[in-house]
Amino acid sequence: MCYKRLSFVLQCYYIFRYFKFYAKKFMPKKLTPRDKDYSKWYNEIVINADLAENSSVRGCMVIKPYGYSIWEKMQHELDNMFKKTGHQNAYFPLFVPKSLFEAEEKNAEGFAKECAVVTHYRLKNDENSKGKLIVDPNAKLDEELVVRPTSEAVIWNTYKSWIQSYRDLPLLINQWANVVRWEMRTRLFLRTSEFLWQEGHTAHSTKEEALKEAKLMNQVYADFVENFMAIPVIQGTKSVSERFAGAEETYCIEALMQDGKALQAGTSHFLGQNFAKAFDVKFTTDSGKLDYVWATSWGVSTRLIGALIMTHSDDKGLVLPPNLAPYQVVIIPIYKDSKEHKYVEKIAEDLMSELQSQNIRVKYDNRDKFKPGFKFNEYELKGVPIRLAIGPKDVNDGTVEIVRRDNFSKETVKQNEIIKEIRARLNEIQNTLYLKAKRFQEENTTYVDNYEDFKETLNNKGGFIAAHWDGTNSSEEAIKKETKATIRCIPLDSKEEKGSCIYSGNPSNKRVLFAKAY
RNA sequence: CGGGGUGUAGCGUAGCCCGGUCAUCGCGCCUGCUUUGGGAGCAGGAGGUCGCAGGUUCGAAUCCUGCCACCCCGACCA
Repeated sequence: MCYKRLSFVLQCYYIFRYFKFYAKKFMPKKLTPRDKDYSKWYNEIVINADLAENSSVRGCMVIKPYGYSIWEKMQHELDNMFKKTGHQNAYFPLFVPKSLFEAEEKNAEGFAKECAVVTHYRLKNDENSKGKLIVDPNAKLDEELVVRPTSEAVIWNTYKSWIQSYRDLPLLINQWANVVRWEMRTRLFLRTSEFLWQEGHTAHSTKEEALKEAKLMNQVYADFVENFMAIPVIQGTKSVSERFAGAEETYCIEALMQDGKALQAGTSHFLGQNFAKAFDVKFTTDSGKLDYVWATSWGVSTRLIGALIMTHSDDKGLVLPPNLAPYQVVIIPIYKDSKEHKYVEKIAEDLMSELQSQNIRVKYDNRDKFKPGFKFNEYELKGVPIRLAIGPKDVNDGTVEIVRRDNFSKETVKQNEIIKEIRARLNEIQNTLYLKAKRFQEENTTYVDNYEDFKETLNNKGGFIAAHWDGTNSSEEAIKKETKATIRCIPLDSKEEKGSCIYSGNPSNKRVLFAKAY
């Protein structure tokens, strides 16, 4: 009797466990971008596509080789664009003495809450705990060193000695570097304690020239992000409260992610004479007078990789635009035995060298350990734009199977036409990705004329909301507090039109873009 | 800095309430054979100071105390 009951209970238990396991393994993951689990969806793609992982160091990430090669490609293309517009690269120190850091008041105040600070320069053995180290209290620095959250201070302190005459201007310099901002909450690529970026710092003899530079670099960013990353952006200026600390005008590019939230993708600041005054950088003009120089600074970071993931990826993983993909094409051989392997390999290797000679980035995956089906899934996860498969059938027919990552279209093409086909497909994918994202952005930009519609759109649809705003900080703050939406930018191409502020009802002559943002 | 969680093998986890054949299961890894046009199958194998430090107890992954780390939600932010 007792045994029978026990056996029944055990059976139930095992059936329960079995179902639990089964459900876990085969349940489709319902992680679509617009779901609430967006952060999970995003993290899974970042980690499984071999881009990056959380490091054991608080709030920092490890960028894996595949992820880093995307960054290298971005660096390369951006660097070319900077050089074409007359800039040079240089490098400045990681540490900023506190006295320098606090020189430009607004800038210092803006970053003060998120600075890592070096206070000591030595460790020593802990007498109370063997094998452990403690900070040596005798090695306290007289002046603390701030780990740069941005380099204006240390760079302007240097520019002081580089600039004397109008002949030294303009000074157009860029730096590729890491910076540290001690954010409370972090997220892979989007907001890590340490991140990689480039920061441009320029000095000019006139206000007009500096303004032109700030606008130009914002345009450079927009061109790069749209043409290489296939991410459509809105160019605009920031409201006063969203401006960079210490800037007189901040230009920016704003992108819209698949979950309807906005992401600031890059910024370019007109700094006026604030830093020149703070660091006493004067020059003699061509008429012999002394004047402070006019400044700009601009930067984009590894956050752009986050934008890339959130703009194009689908439930099968990453989708990379061909212009940035580390591998544009992957070749997967299919064979049953060593004889077939030999035939297939010959064709695959010939094809690979032909593609390489055409400057197409290609990988031939000849790992014998994995089956083709496994590889198909793996490269979809990694977002390789084009997959070629060559098997015994293709050897007989003189064909190759070509599959696109963006829409999974599958075609069989003649081997002698493959280069032409690949070139055409790569272009198509690049364009399709951009157009698809552009359409999404347009469909998710809503024109709204009253506060009720504003709140309703924000909650049910998300995306950009173009609405009138009276230009005051108080309306902006109130809207932010009540709805969590912020003014992403005042678009450069916003048309003049009469309207009234959705919050205060006061007159306005332009629509601005609101959104919830990352 | 407020609120809520979690810490068990490389990864994901069960067990904790109620201390004792209890260190579970899957993925991954290693070896062999069979497989290879959409995430292979079978057989065998390796791998763990149960976050750290104390305490209670004959006995602690399990109970108590302290610490550390990480995650999520707010505030902050490129």
